[in-house]
Amino acid sequence: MLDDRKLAVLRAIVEDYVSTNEPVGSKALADRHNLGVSPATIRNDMAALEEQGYIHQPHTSAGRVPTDKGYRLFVDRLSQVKPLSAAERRAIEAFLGGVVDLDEIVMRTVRLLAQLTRQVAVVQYPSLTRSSVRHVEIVPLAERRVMLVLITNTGRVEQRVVDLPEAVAEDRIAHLRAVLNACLDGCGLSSVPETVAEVPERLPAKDRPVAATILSVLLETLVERHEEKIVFAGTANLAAADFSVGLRDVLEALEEQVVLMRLLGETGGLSELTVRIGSENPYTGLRGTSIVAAGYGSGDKELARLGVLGPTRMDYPVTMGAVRAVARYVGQILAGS
Amino acid sequence: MLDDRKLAVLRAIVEDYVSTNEPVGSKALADRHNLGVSPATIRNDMAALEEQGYIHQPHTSAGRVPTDKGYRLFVDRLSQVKPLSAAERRAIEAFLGGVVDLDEIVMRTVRLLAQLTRQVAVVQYPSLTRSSVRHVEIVPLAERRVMLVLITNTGRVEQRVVDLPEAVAEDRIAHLRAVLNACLDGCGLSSVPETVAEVPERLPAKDRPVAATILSVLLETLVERHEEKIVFAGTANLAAADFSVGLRDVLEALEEQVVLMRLLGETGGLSELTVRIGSENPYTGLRGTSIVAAGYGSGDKELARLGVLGPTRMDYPVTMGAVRAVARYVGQILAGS
DNA sequence: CTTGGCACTCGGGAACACAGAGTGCCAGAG
DNA sequence: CTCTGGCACTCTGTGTTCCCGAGTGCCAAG
Repeated sequence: MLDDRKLAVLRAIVEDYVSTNEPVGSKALADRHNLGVSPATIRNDMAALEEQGYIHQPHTSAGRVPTDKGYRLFVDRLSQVKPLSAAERRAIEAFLGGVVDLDEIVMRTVRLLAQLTRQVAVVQYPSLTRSSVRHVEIVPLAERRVMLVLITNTGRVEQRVVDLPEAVAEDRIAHLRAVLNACLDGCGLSSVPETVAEVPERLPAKDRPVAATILSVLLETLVERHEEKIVFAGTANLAAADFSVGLRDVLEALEEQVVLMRLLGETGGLSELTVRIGSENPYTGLRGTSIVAAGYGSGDKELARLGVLGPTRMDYPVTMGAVRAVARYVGQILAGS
Repeated sequence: MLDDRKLAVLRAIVEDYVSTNEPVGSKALADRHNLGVSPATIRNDMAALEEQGYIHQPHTSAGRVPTDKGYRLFVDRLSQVKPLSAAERRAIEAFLGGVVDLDEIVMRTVRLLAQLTRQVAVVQYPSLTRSSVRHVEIVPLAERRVMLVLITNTGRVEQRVVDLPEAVAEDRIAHLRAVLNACLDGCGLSSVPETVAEVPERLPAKDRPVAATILSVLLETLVERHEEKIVFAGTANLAAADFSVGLRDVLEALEEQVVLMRLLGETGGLSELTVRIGSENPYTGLRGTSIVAAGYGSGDKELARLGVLGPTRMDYPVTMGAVRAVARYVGQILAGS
């Protein structure tokens, strides 16, 4: 049905269209790629490709443009992820080297990715639920008020102010803190609820109400923050890529955390690339845009995802290379810190 | 030079132009505002206004458009800040009520402001340097590694991992923590450097190297974070307001923290409105945009600033009202929490 | 199956005309 | 001295027409 030459033609169309942003005609193809056949032949192939929905012509007597289905085939079978250049690699290291706190890592990563791909970059904060407890701290603020601080192995810090049902002396707090840390240290966040259940048993009876209050806030923190935080950067690149229409819609979508979450997609394997092309996309306002995303994490656990969003007409091999490289690098950094 | 009627004409021009986005002519003015004079008279006044640079005509035989200077006069002398409607007030309370952590307050505030004004909102995190220490925590992570956590009275939390020069037992850490808190509690962040100097004296000699390491990191944190964090939202509104040109430039500017900082401007009085119109603006890419900003804070100290950015052609009275109201409300929330 | 030839289609730019909005100026009336 | 109506003039934006060229589909021959 689709012999090798037709595939070659499709590949050529995608490449040319991506680089010129103009519908590509049979003549131009024959000139720029040496396919060894005449324009007429190419026209026949194009007719076949259009027949099957891989390409499409905006109007009679214009060149052809790849459809979403065409890009899909291109990504799946006609292209290879392009590794980064040495210079780009160095840029990544320079950009992410020597960062200390999580906020900064995420911030820099998102900018780096935007700059590297010249598109809009999206990075999800390392998930709370998939990481583990490094430390729990209880800080007395007033007689009946403490601040609960939760530190995860990814360096994320969550804090909450807790009003206590009664005044509690510092040493009782200290004991509570010790017990809590003994139980929770290294515990995966998803298993905190069960683990925490055994805490009261280890406490004197009089401390249990206070503990209960604190624990409920702790659990609440975990649940609430399940909706993860996401940041993006590089919206200026949107304006540059003369976006056909709907720039407005795209900007709106970007400000909806929920939409962004869904965009980054379900977790695949670690560092495995997910590509969503145009209409494959769950969100209506984002037809005309593609998303390339990957999970990142330390060790073998996927902590969160990151990716870029750009016009369907994007350079997939390069973009995919950049996303994958950044995802891996961030993973290393998180593991190392 | 500018009699009352001319001012009235200018006001009318600004109002009409803001609401229609089309150059306004003498006829339309005479119709829509009852100025009690004929179009011909208005034309004479307009000629005078143009002579003095308050308005300008895009081409012969088009209506007039206010210049930056015209808007400036309008803001300074011809308009009053418009208070929010009851519904808007309720919206603010609903939106900001019952928030717990600082991140969330800022996040919601920026969205609220964007929604209220239909423009791009910009909010600076409460400044570290202008707030004070509520608590310092030192959390042992490993034998020679601790996490330093700084909690401010605005609820902001900063953390840093510190590698120690030697292994230190928990009780020594505890003592250090106690001393540190005793010295710093309630201390304004700007005076931390001096205050911290006396800490070593209160420690046994053998703890001093460790303390020095920790303190230097603490000070570093304060300095580094002097460059404040800023967030924005509502970029979709930019696309809606059919921005003459340079949407790209605007988006770029928004992603430059430094530029944003300068935009929000130097601190005026608390809740005092700063308005920068078009070319009054320090940044080249932002000609054609105006900024309305205000400081916010708890009590009488200004902690940070917030504001909105939109086309020069904006509804100043309404925008100013919204910014001021939000600034006040956020101030209250910070004070109350 | 490939190729060259050919007639056909259609979008986009250039040239042009035109209506409408708005102006400036002037002379006359309060 | 100020206001007003009248009038001629100047533009822009829009709609129309026209034409060029790129690109196609189809066909008949190699």
